[in-house]
Amino acid sequence: MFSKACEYAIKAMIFLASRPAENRRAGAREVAEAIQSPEAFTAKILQQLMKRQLLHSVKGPNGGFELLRKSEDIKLAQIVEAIDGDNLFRGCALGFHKCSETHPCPVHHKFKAVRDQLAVMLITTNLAEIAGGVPAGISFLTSE
Amino acid sequence: MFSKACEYAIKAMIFLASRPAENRRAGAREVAEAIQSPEAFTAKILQQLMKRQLLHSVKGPNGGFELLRKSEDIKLAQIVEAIDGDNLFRGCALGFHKCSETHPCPVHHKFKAVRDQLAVMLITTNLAEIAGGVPAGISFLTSE
DNA sequence: AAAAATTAAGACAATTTTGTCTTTTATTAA
DNA sequence: TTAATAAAAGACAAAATTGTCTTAATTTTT
Repeated sequence: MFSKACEYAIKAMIFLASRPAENRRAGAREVAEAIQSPEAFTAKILQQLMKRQLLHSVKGPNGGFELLRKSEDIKLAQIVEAIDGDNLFRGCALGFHKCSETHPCPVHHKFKAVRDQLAVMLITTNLAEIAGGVPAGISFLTSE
Repeated sequence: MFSKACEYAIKAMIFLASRPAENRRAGAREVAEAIQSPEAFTAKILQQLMKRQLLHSVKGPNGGFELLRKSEDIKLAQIVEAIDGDNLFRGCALGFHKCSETHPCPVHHKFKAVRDQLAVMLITTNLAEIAGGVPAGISFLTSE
C-alpha cells in the first residue's frame, strides 16, 4: 500500500504527536528507536517532511524535530502526499494517465468507490485522533 | 497501489478475456502489444499466472496463452494475489504483522473500512464484467 | 571561545523491482 | 522428418527503493 519510507513517515509523525506537550521535540535517533526504523534512513525522511512544511528542526544539543503545526491541523493525506505523492488515492489503478469518468479504464468504476473512500479518510483524519491512543495504551507503534 | 507486474497481469487477463471465443488464445507478443507492455517481462508474468492456475499455454505454431477457466469464474482478487499477494487488501497499512482488531496499530480502525471495501470488491468482481466493456468500446486498455 | 551535540547534505551500497537476452524445449505444419 | 513457431527457463542488466557512512554546518552549553 505505502512505501517503506511512507510507513516510517507516518509512524514518525504519530510518535512526535503522541509526546507530552512540554517535551515534544525528539532527535532523529530517538524517533528511529521509537518506531524501530533505520536511523539514517529515517533522518532523510524527516528532512523530506521538513521540506514539505510538516516538521521543523533545531540543530545542536537538545535539538531535534517537532511538528510545525498542531497535530489537529495535520492530515494523514499530507504525510502520504509528502512521501508517496497522491497517486494511491487519486491515480488510476492500472496506471493510465488519461483515465477518467468519461474515458475510463476497464476497472475505473470498480475502483472509484474504494479510491474515494480512501481519499476522504486520508484527507479528514488528523494526526491528533490517531496519535491519542498511543500514550493511552490503546494502540501501539512497535511490534513488541 | 499495484506493482507494475500486477498492472500488466490485470491488463493481460482483461485482454485475453475480451477476445472473441473462437480466437481466445494469444501469444506473449500479441498480449504485450495489446497492453503496451515490455514483451519479455510480460511473458514472465504470464508464466506466473500459469503457475497460479489462471492461464494455460500451448507451445508451437499458433500456440499461446488462454484463460484456464471461464472469465466469469476468475476474480480480480485471484489475479492480484497471484502477483502481489494479499497484503494490499489484508495486511496492516503500517506493515505490522501483529496488528489486529484487539491489538491495533494507530491507524488500524481508520483503514479497516477501506481495506474491507477493497477486499470485497476484488473478491466479488469477475473478469467478465470488466472485460466486457473493452470490445464494446466503453472502456479502454491502451493510452491512445 | 571551545567542545559537544545534533541536523544537513551528499556519496556510496544493498536490495528489490523491472526489464532484456539467449538457449532450450515442445508443438505444429509442411 | 524437418523447419518454423512459440513457450520455458535462466542468466544478465537497468532502475528504483531502501539503507549506510562520512563530512560539513549549526547551535547550545560550558
